[in-house]
Amino acid sequence: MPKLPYSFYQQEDVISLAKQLLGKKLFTLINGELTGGIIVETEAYNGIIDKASHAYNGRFTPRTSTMYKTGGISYVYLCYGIHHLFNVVTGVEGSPHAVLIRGLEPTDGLSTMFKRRNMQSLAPKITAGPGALAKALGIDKNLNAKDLLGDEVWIEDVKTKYRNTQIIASPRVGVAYAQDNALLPWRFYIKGSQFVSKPNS
DNA sequence: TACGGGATCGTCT
DNA sequence: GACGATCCCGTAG
Repeated sequence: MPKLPYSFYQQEDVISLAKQLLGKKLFTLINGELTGGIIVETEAYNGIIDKASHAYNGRFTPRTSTMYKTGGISYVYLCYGIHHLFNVVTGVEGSPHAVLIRGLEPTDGLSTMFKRRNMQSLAPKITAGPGALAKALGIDKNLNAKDLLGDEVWIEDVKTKYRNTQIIASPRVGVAYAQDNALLPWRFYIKGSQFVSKPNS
């Protein structure tokens, strides 16, 4: 399948884009090991007006500078000192929009994922949750600010789209501190998928 | 099954 | 010097 083009990532509406990413396939190729799967859960972070975003109110630091670049690159950062979280930078240069990938249905490189996750057999927890899927795909800070049309990390288009009725919109996870923005329904996931990070219905 | 807390460190104040 | 866009394991019921 072809990689998603820059024109996809440079769409203005990050909310719509987060929904469109459901059903696409995310891959990494690290040290010759290919791993990947179908995206089943995302969250949109909507630029400088979004209190849950690292770039809220135009905050620009060495870490967040990646978010301000042109859509079509990765944004990886460390959370709670332990977990790497993988985001897609979207929009035009100067607009710090991003989509957090939170859930993945593994399809490629299962044995490599087992090894990285220290697991023996397939269980949802292997890639359910942003920290878990990053570890399964071998994602760490070295994959920050990578071109998503390169050969280390990329997203492929997929013909079979989910129907709208299979997509649930809900509040984002872990952003209670964002006050009046905390309840915005900017988390999207596939209804009933086992690889979504929280109970779904 | 459900809940609670510890792990662990880069980033910004 | 405090705190997370989290995960995992222990304990209890």
